[in-house]
Amino acid sequence: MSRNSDDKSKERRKVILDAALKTFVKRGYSETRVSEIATEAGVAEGTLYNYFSSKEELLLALFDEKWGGIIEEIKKKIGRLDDPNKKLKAMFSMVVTMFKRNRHLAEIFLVDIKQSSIFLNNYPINRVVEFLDLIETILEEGKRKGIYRKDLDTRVTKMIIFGAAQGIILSWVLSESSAVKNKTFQFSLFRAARALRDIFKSGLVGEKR
Amino acid sequence: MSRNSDDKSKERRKVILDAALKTFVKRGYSETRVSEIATEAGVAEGTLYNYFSSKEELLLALFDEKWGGIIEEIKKKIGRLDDPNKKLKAMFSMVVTMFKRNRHLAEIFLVDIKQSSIFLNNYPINRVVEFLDLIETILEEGKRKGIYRKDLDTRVTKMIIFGAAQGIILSWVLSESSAVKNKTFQFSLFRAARALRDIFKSGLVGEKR
Amino acid sequence: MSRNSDDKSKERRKVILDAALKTFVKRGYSETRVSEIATEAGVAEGTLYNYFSSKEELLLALFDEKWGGIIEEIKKKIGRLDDPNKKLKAMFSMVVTMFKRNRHLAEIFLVDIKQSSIFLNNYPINRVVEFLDLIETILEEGKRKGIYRKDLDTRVTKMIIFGAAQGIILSWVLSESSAVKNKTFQFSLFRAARALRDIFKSGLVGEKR
Amino acid sequence: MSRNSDDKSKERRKVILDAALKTFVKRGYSETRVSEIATEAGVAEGTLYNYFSSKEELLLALFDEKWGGIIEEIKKKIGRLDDPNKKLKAMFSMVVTMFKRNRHLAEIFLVDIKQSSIFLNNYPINRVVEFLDLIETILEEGKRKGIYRKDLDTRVTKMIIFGAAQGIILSWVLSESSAVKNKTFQFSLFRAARALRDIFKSGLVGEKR
DNA sequence: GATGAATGAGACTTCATTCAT
DNA sequence: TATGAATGAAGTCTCATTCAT
Repeated sequence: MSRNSDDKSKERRKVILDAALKTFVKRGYSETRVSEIATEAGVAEGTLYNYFSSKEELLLALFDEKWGGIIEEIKKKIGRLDDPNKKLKAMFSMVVTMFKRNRHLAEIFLVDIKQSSIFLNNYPINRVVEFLDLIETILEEGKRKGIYRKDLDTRVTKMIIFGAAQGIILSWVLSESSAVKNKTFQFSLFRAARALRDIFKSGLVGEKR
Repeated sequence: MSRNSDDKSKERRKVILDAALKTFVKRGYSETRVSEIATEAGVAEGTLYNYFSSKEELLLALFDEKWGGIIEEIKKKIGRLDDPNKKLKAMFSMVVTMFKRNRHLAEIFLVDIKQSSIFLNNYPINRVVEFLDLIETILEEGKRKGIYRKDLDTRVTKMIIFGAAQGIILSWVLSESSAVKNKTFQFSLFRAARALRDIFKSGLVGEKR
Repeated sequence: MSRNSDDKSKERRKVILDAALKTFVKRGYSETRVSEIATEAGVAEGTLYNYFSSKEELLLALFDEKWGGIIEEIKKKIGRLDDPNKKLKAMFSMVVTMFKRNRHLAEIFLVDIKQSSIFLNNYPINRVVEFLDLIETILEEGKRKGIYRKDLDTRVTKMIIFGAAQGIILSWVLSESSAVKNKTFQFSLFRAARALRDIFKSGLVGEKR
Repeated sequence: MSRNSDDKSKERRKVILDAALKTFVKRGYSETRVSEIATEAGVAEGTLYNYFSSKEELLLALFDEKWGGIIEEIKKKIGRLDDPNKKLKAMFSMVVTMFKRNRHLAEIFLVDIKQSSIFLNNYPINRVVEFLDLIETILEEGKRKGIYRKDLDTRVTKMIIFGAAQGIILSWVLSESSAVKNKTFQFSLFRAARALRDIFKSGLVGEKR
């Protein structure tokens, strides 16, 4: 009995969280109405408040639970690798795979950072920062091992890599919403990831040799 | 008289637009109160409505006038150049210079794109798209001229470049807001731009030769 | 079986009523949440509605049952007395004794009248009015018997007596809540009742003779 | 200009405050809807919030401004008197006069104390306490001057007097609301005050000598 | 009967916009 | 044209009541 009701409660919580994710991303946090989330989740407005004490708490829970999970998985995976290049590749590969599984997550990846100049300062726990730190750690390791240039500015580079990745995600997201106009252009997230890797490996120039 | 009042009117309009830019960036569009803009501009709330018909129109005007100007300047400048590499360099150089001159513009560069998944679809006139198109055009030209790899995916790459640039801007913006903690880390926008150029030229790897 | 379940049912009803009394008094009717009453009573929220059809009905039941009992007892007691002075004295004595036994009742005595200007008009059955009538009856009797002044305005005087009694109760209630500050001041309800009697007997003036 | 708009603003504030007084008293604080106050004041709901930051602040302002004024006036008046009896009389006389001028004030006199067991503890500034202290001071003075009995318990007596006065006010308030039923009974506040004085002077007993 | 999660009407409050001065 | 108080629609959240288990 307890088992069942607990399951149901967890299920509801998840349904609401997913609905919030979807709606926040669609309209942005401020423009999202609590009633929209409720409708999307198929519950009454009041029900939301049995699970989350406020609209804001819903947002914070999203970051914690969705992002947090990803970061943990990534950390676990790259802990088993040695080569920084492979680490970076694995990291992006995982992010891409996850995003393919959950479209909305991809979008909040943008929405999250978008608020960054405001958000980063206000919320102590910020998953994006964790993510950035992860990249920097790998870059530092690469420098130590002599794989990356000694003069590589890791602080700046982590932002470049992060931003570039974001650019890809955005590209992918937009490719669907503006699909009507660009019917011929089939965006492949994996192809895009490969492009990113190539650029960071050897730049834009032609002669690969 | 007409001359004077016209000048005054234009001046007012500009003051209000600047105040809006400043406040939208500080708080985000939704969190910005019209009263804040009015206070910042040093006029009464009602006065705003003599110049702009709504809060939203204020936002649209901002994009048109502020961003538009930059794009025009960039187009003019790179029209006089031949080498795609130099074009890209010039483009970033101009953006960086402009951002150094106007901090808020840098921030809206982030804030703008942040809303992208929503905005891009809703507003026909979007300056960010123009900017992206500009990058793509240069990349295509580079491919045609045999300077860039034949297999370069320009659609994806423009987003990578754009995102990477955004990463740098974000880095810069954050370096000031969190300056207290990182006193030792002096962020140089120009140094960062060089890092970006290097990476896009030859990647992360050590052997420059 | 019927016997047992009836007993249990009555017991539950009483438990809920007591919980309601306690909470209404502590927070006031409007500020009391049905969930608080349920918790205090140790039952589920829904259970309340098996015994009372609404929160309001709970309040009305309280007045009827708690107050009603007191009034009945008082009537019985003073029915056996002759002297109006002794009747008044007995009445106060009983009220005081009851209040000492049930603190919450004392408080609702205040809370009740507080709502009076609203309640008195809205609810036909009002126990306070009964109480006031009882006092007036005694005063009238005193006048008839020549014990009280012929010009005594019984309508006004009943309110004075009632109000004065209320003042004492309030004093007592407050003496405990502000006990920290006035450690030295030990409020005795019985001493206070005597003070009231003295004043109504001969006023404030010094010469008792 | 400033003069006029200031006047208008003050006027509005007063209108709202009066409407709040009227409605709080009629329904009680918790049961009063902000919309009712607005309607009563003849303004839009939002307008209230240009003058008071919340419903609660409206209540606190009422106590401060309405009660505060009365207490000050009373203090000034009785400061010019010597005889404690005359002081008490003057005090009641003033209260009665004021109440006759402002019916709602009379009612809040009840509403105020009604909440006492709850309110007194929560709000540091409480005008009722000031009023009670004033009575106690006079009683103490009377004892010192040998006018009142040496064994008079001033702490208790102040509550008795206060309560009795309240009883009269309540009586008066009720006499109008239940006027339909008691057409013949014409309540005179002044006659009632005299009754109160008589009782406190010499009690209920018949032989005035 | 008992439970407590779900419900949704309605409360307080905010704030873009209007309009009398 | 400039002002800023007034407006009221719409938002978030509360909580008495219902109802499936």
